[in-house]
Amino acid sequence: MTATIKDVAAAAGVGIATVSRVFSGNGPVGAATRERVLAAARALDYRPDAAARGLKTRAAAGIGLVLPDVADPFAAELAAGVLAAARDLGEHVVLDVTGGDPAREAAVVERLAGQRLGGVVAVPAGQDADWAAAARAGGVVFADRALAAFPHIPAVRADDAAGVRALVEYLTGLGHRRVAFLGAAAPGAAPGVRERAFRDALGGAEAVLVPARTSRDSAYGAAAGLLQSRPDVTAVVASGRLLGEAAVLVARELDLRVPADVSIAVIDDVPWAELCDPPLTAVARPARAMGRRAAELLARDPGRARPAAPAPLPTELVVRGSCGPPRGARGRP
Amino acid sequence: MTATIKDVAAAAGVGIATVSRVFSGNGPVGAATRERVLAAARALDYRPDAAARGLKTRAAAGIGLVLPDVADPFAAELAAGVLAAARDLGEHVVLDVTGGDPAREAAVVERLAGQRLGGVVAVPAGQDADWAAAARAGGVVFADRALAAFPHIPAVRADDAAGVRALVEYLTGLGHRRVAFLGAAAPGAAPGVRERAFRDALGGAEAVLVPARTSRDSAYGAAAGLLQSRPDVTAVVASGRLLGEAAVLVARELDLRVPADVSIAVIDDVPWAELCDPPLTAVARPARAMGRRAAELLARDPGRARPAAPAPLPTELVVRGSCGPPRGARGRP
DNA sequence: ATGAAAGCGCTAACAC
DNA sequence: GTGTTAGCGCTTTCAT
Repeated sequence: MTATIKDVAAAAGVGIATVSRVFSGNGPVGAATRERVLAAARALDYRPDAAARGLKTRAAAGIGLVLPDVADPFAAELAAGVLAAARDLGEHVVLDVTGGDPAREAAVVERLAGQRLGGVVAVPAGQDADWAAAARAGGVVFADRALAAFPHIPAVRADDAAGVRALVEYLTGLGHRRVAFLGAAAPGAAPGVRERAFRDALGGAEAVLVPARTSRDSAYGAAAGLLQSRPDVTAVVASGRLLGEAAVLVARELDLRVPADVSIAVIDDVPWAELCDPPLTAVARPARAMGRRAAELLARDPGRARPAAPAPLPTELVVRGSCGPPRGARGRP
Repeated sequence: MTATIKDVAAAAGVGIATVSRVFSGNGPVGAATRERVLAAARALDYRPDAAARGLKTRAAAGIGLVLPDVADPFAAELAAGVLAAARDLGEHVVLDVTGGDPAREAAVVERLAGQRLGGVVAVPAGQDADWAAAARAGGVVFADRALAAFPHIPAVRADDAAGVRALVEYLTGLGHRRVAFLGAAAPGAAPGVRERAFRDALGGAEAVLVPARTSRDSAYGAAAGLLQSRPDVTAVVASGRLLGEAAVLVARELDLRVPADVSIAVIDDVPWAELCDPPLTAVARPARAMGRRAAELLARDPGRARPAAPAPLPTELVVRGSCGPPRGARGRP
């Protein structure tokens, strides 16, 4: 059995409260007594029980972290940011994954709700979970995406629109006149921020919108369809790492030279971008900073919603080698 | 304020114990009463407090997960495995990172010890942490590495030796007679399993051992040194993803053609292996399975050490395009 | 089938 | 300074 405060008190020959004072650092304790208590505690390998403490103080502690998938590089980076902030804050973090499934997400949120957490940062998958209740209880902040159904929950986001804009300007500056957006919304559905920013930034050039879902197969199919059927597009911007992977893979299979035959850029920088041949140009989103920021938002105003739309974090256009002047164009250098 | 069991009892007009029975599923409860309680609970948005429950039942709950770095692909996969197992077990997981720093690791372990955890799975960084105490308290299982100082703590590992052996056989079968191991121990230090397996498997061929630490700079320097000063080696096996990255980068910079000029293979499959050009041959270690296994080990025998050396999990040689017959050799196809 | 009461390990008044 | 006491929200005998 692990030692309790009572054991320590007995061993040190003091009252139970004194031991408590020593460890919680609250009341005053004589130096000699403190030493005796500490010694006894060490001998018994005593450690205050966080749960009991929390029960008494009614203080919530810890940060919940809800991610679609830890193994995804973006999510992992974001987690690293949350972890870093948590460490500074002296909080622990409880991690849970949803697989992007709203039903699982609801279960996860339910589970987290019983955990006396100080708050949760989540990359939400769907509206199914009772985010409102969760927010009421301990404070929630979204990261990466927001949910229209929960406008009062603050969301830390990257400035994707600016990122796309910078990328498109770069591409058109290179001379591209027909560029594709890989990962558009389905024909009927509402276009996302990236897609809108893309169209808006394109100006005179032609936008080729290629719908794709975020699954390996869909990505691959979309990329293949695009690259095969539209030899006229000279550049493609892939919306997300999966689409990016699909694009370079398909280009290679089709024996398209990058960037000579087609320029490729991806939204979301990936660890292997440098290793690609040629290295992939990307708009990097500050995943780690986003995680850190989200956790800090929680701490700053525990339990209550914040301004729902903190300023988006800046993205950065990382120019590497995968984009060049269009085929046959004499790009101005 | 969040509702307590008392509130629910009052609202439902029943005793506090009845509510407890309904939620813990222990004692018998009349169907009608149960309904009333459930209704009251729903109305009050009541959720049993996990901490209080744990306090009473003295049942440890939850799995601690200690990783050097969540953003590392191997660690992230391992985490995914732990998470999956935890979900099946109905446990939550508390994640903490050490940055590979033994001092931080000690702090993390100390912190986790106060958390009434059912156990912790750790990819240990050093001996500083009081793993023995942690193991005594709740059960610890290591993953990926073991610590010689704690032979009683079980460790879930991959069969690296077999993986290396398979790789070396593949390479020598291709005709290589001089192959380098990138990531050997420092001259004085004891060689690791991989390095030993490498030497043993090489048979008649010459082993070129290149020491390197696991840092970006060291990896890069070692790779550059090797590829520049030893034009006679025709194949290099990189021990870990960092070294692998360094090898392909340096090869590219030196305008070495892979695999025509030099074959490259890496221990630890990486997500971008397919995207490399040519795709990287690798020995894949089952990170996710390791995580899952570690967590399950904890559950099977909570609180007490297991056979300290469960059978290592099998690795798999994933042959892609980065290895071929050596320069000038007429490899038998 | 249900309620009353006794704690789990801890902190926070309140005495001394 | 230090000890005593009353709970925090829950589970669990033990009665009823």
